[in-house]
Parts: sequence; C-alpha cells; structure tokens
Amino acid sequence: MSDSYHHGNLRQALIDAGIKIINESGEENLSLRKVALRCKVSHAAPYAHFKDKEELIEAIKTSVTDQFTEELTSAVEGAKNAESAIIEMGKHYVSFFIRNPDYFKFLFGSQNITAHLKIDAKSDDDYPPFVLLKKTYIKYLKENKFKKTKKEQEVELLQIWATAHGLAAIACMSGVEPSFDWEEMLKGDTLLR
Amino acid sequence: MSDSYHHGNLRQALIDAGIKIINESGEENLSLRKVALRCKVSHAAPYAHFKDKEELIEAIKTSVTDQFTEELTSAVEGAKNAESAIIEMGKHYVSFFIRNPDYFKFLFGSQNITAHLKIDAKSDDDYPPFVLLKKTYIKYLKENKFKKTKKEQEVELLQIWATAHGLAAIACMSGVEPSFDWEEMLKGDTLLR
DNA sequence: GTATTATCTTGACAGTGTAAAGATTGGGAG
DNA sequence: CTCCCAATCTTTACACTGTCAAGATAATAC
Repeated sequence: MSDSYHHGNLRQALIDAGIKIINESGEENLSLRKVALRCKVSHAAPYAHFKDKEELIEAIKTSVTDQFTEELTSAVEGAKNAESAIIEMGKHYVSFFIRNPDYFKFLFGSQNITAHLKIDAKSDDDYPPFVLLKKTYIKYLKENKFKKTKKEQEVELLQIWATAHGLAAIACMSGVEPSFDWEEMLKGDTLLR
Repeated sequence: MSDSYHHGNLRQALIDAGIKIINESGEENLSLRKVALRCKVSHAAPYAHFKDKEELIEAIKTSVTDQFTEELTSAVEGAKNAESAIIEMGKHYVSFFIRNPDYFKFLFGSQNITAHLKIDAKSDDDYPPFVLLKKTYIKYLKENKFKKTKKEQEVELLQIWATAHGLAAIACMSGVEPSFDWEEMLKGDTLLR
C-alpha cells in the first residue's frame, strides 16, 4: 500500500501532516500544497478528501479539539464529586492551552497583547483597555478599605478581565443559540461581581 | 492633492479601506492589492508605508482598538464611583463586541462553535468541552440543594465557562509578563468559584 | 535652484487555491 | 474470474497573492 498509486489512508495523513506543520511553524505557514508534499502526493490530491482548504482546517480543528476534550474528560473522571469536577475541569481548561499555546492560537486565533497583571508593575504600554481596567480597579481598591493581599488583588483583577473577555469571545462565536438573551444577561451587576 | 501623483494621506486611506473590506467581507478577503486598488493606487504603493501585509493589519487592529478603548473610557467617565465604573466597563466590553462581532473575529480570531447556554436545551451537538462542562454543572446542581432560578443557573454556568476561556485566551496572548506565575494562579479553587 | 528623499508605478517572480481532464486502481456485480 | 464503475490520484492550467527591484515623480531641505 505504501508505494502504490493509492495512498491507503490519505485523509488522516493529511490531517496529521497539517498538525505537524502548525506545531512547527504556525498556521500562517500551512498550505494545501505543503501538506500534500509531506504525504508524497500531488498538490491536488487533497481535493479527493476535502472540498476546500477550509474543510481540511476544520478537520484539523476537530482533531485537536478531540485531544482537548479527552484531557478534560479524564480530569472530570478523577474527581470525587461534581463540584470538584468543575474546579478540576477549569484548571485543565486553562492549563491545556498554557501548555499548548499554539493550539489556542490555531483554534481561537489570538492577538499579540501585552499586559502586566501584577498590580505594582507599570502598564502604560499595555493593551489600552486593560490599562483602563487596571487603573479603575486600583481606584476601586483605594475607595474601599479591603484587607486583600497583593495576590488576591491580582487574582480578582485577572478574573474580571477574563470573565469579560471570555463572555465576549463566547458571544461572538456565532453558534450560540439565537434565543439567548444577552441584553438581559448584561443587566444588573450579576456578571462581573 | 486628489489627482496628483502623490496621494496626500495614503497611509490612513489604506487603513480605512482595510476596515471597510473587513466589514464587508471579512479578513480572509483582505489583500494588499485590493486595498491599494480601493485607494486608486498601484499594487506596490502600500510598501512605502508598511513593510509587510502584517504591518498593515497591525495598524488596522490598532485603529479598531482605539475605537474600542474610546467607548470604554466614556463608560468609565459616566460612572459615579470606581466600583460602578468597573461594572459599566465590563458591560461595555462585552456589548461592544456583541454589536461588532466582526471586530472581535478580526482582533482575536474565532472558532465557529455551537453551544446551547440554556440549561434545558439539548446540547449533544455542541462544542464537546462545553457539553462536558454543562453535564458536570447539572450534576453539581443535583448533588446540592440550591435555591437558584433557571436564569441564575445559566448565568453561573456561563460565567464559569467564560472565566476559564478568558483566562486561557489571556494566558496565550504572548505579551503577559513572564514573571507572572500561572501555576500558582491555578492552585486552589480561587479562580472558578 | 539643485539635490535629496519620500512616495508612487511598472514589471517580474514564486507560491497559493482551485478547477478540469485524464490516469490508475480497488472492489463489487454478473 | 472478468468487466466495469467509482474512488482516488496526477497533470496541466489559471487567476490571484505578497514581495522585490528598478525606475518615475514630486515634495522638501539646503
């Protein structure tokens, strides 16, 4: 099967080659022709399995997502009850992408943003919306007499930003049910506090 | 200036044309040559102002981010104290992108994910990691005897997902200070509860 | 007024996605 | 077993892309 005219399992080979290329040099370096070349196949061969470059990329995303889901699943299975399962899942959700930042970029895209999360760090050159949030948050700390440690403050600041950014991301992923009422969701101060 | 050999303010014109193209047909349709054509200028003219296609895109992102920051700023200015300023900022952070989903896609990229946020909705075909989270969360509800309304449950579920996803996104934006200790951050259950 | 420099044009090239037409092969119907 | 078909793969071709080099034009500095 290896040297024959027909490849055997070209579809999967193309997906695997695509993942390798992305790991080596990012999505911007992925082309149908390179993927085909890696599989020792002509540049138009992929069209027998994918109608589009887009369709190949979609298949690769599905494959990566499977890997992600597998890790989350095993994290859930190890937990003693649902509450700690949620917590474990959250940790793995974040840590999977910290360990594989290229995957996050590939799946969700990413801006190259600078941001100093530490309270005492200068942040003038940081992502302007974050600078604004940080300034406002520090003002908020001064207006109230909380007894929070630096670390607690940093966690809270980060959490506020993350929630807002995450909500925006989810809201913009076109697949959320149309009946869901974002307007209603944003009323009151439920979301961010 | 209009018909002369020199354009006058080509740099800004290229940025504006780029934004228009993105609004009309998405980033995948943006090419240097089309942008140049819109400005009635030869296909290589942009190279006098940007060394790269990447550099033009970066300039466009900066321009959009300026617009975003402006809205956040005016939201903060309208608030009576820092606490409500933070809340207002969060609302506008999300609602800006709900009103301009193309901008979110352009700035941060995006996956086409399906997810039914409502507790009672079927979600088997949804984004698998979300399906898992939702199942776990429902189990968590059953294991405890909370008195939460459906809406409160949906808010909480959404918030958990958004925080995790937002954290991952922020962590993967390469510009976060290297000294920041994500490992430490993920210890305990501080983040998600 | 001349020289320098920024800006823009023209022409070229390699790489890209994709379509059309043809070659090769495995597998099922008879 | 044989023939034929459909799936798979190759070859060829084309339009479009980013980028570079060489030259034209015009604004600015001296």
